[in-house]
Amino acid sequence: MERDTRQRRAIRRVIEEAGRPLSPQEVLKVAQVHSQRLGIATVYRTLKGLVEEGWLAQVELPGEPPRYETAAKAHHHHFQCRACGQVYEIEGCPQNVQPLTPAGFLLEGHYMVLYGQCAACVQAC
Amino acid sequence: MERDTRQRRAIRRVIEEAGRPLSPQEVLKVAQVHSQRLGIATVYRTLKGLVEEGWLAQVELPGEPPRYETAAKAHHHHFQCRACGQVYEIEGCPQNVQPLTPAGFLLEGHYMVLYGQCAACVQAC
DNA sequence: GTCGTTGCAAAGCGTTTGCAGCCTA
DNA sequence: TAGGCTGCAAACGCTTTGCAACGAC
Repeated sequence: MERDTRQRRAIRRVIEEAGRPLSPQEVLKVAQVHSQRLGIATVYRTLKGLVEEGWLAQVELPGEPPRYETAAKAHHHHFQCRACGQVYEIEGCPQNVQPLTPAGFLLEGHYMVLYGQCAACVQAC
Repeated sequence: MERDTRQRRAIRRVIEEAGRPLSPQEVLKVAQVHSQRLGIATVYRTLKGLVEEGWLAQVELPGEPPRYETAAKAHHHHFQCRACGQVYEIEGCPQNVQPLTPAGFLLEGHYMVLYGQCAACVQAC
């Protein structure tokens, strides 16, 4: 990731402005507005490079393609709306995780996703 | 899933005896002991059918292929060992999840994975 | 014997890679 | 101008599907 190209500027900008985790396909679609001939291979290569640089964090939801968000954020979890599929960031963290660890096991981290309906979809129902 | 074939008996048996979630490839490998000419397509078709029947539950870990376990279990979560990759079942559940839900959102469920090292790998280190 | 099921091979689909040409520094 | 970067297309790995043969009932 040495050079500052049009494609990379477009990809970084799209993720910064999204405010939520984006999938590679979403990144491609939006970034093509700024860089018309952008290809999916470049999106994958750039996302991978930005993760390695520590600028991006990979957000893996069960059964979903990986999404990406800027890494400059505090530890947090995600909420996925079952109606619209959109992923939101949530603050806070369950406090009582350690006691769930089996005897003899070493707990190094945890991962949590909440499921339900976002405010917009609750309204729409 | 009307007929009781050699292949289906082998697949069900393998999952019942495993005691932990298995991936399709693991199921194939072990089930071939009981049914030599078993193909991967049959494994996928059977797993899908058993999930639809409610006999199997799909376990999706972030960034991992789906695994399958018998559905006749109470709500629980999983622990994945970062050293050996094995997935274990854990009992219990974080108590304070509801307060993390954003205002206006409807919480319907949650999903959690703990990461660390299993007892065997802690010993080995 | 019927027709649900199987194994094989081909097709899909998302992701990665090879390569010639492009463009940043 | 050098060589990192890009777009295209081919390759990949996992999963699904089409189809003729098989076998449970």
